[in-house]
Amino acid sequence: MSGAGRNGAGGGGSRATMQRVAAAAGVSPMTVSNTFRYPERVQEETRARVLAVAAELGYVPNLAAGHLASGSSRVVGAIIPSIRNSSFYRYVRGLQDAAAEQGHEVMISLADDAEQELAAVRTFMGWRAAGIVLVGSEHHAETAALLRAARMPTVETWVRRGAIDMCVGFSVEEATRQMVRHLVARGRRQIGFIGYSGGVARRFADRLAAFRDELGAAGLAAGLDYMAHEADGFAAGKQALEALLTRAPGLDGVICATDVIAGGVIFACQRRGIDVPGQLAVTGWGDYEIASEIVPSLTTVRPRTRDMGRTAIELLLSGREAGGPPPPPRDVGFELVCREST
Amino acid sequence: MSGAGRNGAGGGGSRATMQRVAAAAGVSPMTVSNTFRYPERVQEETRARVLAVAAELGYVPNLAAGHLASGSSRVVGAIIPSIRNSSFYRYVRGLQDAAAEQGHEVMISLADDAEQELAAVRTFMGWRAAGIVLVGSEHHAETAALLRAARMPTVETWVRRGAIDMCVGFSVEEATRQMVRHLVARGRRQIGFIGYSGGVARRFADRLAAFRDELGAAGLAAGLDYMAHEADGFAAGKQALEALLTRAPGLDGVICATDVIAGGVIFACQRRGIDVPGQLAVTGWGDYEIASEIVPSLTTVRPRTRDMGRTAIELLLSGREAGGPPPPPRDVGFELVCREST
DNA sequence: GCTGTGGTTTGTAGCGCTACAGTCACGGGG
DNA sequence: CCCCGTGACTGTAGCGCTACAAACCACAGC
Repeated sequence: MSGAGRNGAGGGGSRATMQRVAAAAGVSPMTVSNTFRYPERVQEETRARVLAVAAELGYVPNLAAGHLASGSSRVVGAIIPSIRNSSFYRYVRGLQDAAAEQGHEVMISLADDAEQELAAVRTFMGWRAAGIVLVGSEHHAETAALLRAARMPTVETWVRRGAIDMCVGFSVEEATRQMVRHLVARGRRQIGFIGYSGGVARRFADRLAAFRDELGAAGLAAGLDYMAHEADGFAAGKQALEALLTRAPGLDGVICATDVIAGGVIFACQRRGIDVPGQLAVTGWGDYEIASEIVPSLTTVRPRTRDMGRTAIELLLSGREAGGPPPPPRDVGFELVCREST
Repeated sequence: MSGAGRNGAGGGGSRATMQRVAAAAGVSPMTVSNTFRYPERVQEETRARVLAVAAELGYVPNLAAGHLASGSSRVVGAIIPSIRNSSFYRYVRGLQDAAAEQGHEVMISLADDAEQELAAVRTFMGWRAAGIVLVGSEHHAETAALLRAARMPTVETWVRRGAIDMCVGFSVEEATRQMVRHLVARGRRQIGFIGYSGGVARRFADRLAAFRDELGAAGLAAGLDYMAHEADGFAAGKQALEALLTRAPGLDGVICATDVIAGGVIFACQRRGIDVPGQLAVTGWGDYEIASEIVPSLTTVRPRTRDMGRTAIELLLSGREAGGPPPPPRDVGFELVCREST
């Protein structure tokens, strides 16, 4: 008598259970289960009957129960810092497509900072996700501890040195170096760098170091740099350009941390009457859609974002035996796309 | 003997269970459960001990089990068609913030078409989400049937007439009319409309009708319209502009379905040497960040995206008794933002 | 007629957690 | 001295599903 009516008024979930479907279809619960999970194990005719009854009753298998019973969920949790740009769009598509091919689902959670990321990790761990995909290698201290303690398969993306388990990315240093060489080859001598400050700052530290190093190798003075506030997008470009021009009126090239910043720089140049690339060469990062469309079109770095998503899933679901050493970092490469802005 | 080692090699989930934590802390499982769900029911001292043990064992409560036992999950499923633009970013933030305030989580799934949307709905229903938030009112036939059969609380957003349960949006007709009146007041006489074709086409039907109607009211000839392929963003603007100019060389105003299309139109104008707004006035839709930054800055419609997200959660978690009539559609309004492009 | 074969179907015993109804210790009032 | 209220904690019975082994069944071959 106790259990009766426990989940009564609840959220209005469907009243249909596997039991009920089984009874209505005149089969055992296991046959219903098999119909949904391993259709080939059930005879055509039986399956059709079960599906018909299920449809009529509006039955949708309870994944929580299934997961609890089977001990494995087919959900991959992806935590992304923002959905502001098309780079992440392609990345997520890569994740979803690859996961779908293996019969898994991707659930996304947005996290603006390490705190929110940790909360999302907790939730995904609570659901006993099959794996978790993070962006970057800067996390809350507890995040790594938690994931490791639970042996949760984890992939950090957009980086080549993971802090937790596995990772996939590309060489931002090499890309930055190529950018610098490209600008130098175009005759630029006073080159600036625009990144973001705030929580993501360290993601740009490697790029900044490579930038300085390569400038030195080219025999040029250490360039200028400006770190924009991370919440700003296009506006950051404007702000940064003003700051850099004040410090170096002869600035003739600027390397931006994202295409959006670069777009902001170009818009600011249009307002100030600065000719791009005549007076100032501008480069972006990410090859967002705007890069090819803006006037002048943007020289940028095109990471293989979609492949990164696919590779992350591949690593996650590769089923390495627990306790084994993590596979080595994967590098999906990038491409320098040269356009009108340089 | 059967159950033993069932979920053995599995995905590598944590071995820690509530039982084990309880044993290690010298309390009953219920005390552990209460420690996590209703801390105030457990004495300070006991709670601290339980939490310490849990942390040491890397225990994270199994939400699937909890959900199964309690019959209610604290997850809201949000399905969005794209994460390409910042409008959805603000919308999702609204969802997440409002949900967090009520102790719920938002899980996001990306769906490019009705098929994928249906799959995502199935998954969320499988997890017995507390509610589901969709974008628009165009769905797979089965989607509505499924949601209704299960009495799943559902909110359709960005529309004022829901097809399933509840909805929140703003008047796209009124916004479109105001756009037309604005252009007419600026002396424009040959005005075109650029929308998207494909699966989302019907989302623009209302706008197109309002556009035509308002042109008529102003005593102008029925305008031109062009439906771009939905996968294109900025590129669609270029393509559409070319098509419209071929059909009407005297075109002096164009209303675009999104800021991205409008951006594409402006870029195309820059390449063709068309002065905006001198020769051609351009309006966008959405007030994405680019709208205020592009040169010339863009006249656009600013929906209260964030409020829309918040309102959706409010509707979802308002706890109307099952079977009751759905609350009336909510209108969060919009704002016409006039800038340089007109 | 009987056994072997292989595909299909079924029973059983939990998965880890939570609701609910206790149990227990303590203490103040009658 | 007994009774009962109060607050902290515990025992039990499932939530709906799935793994596994066992049962079933039609039919071929001996």
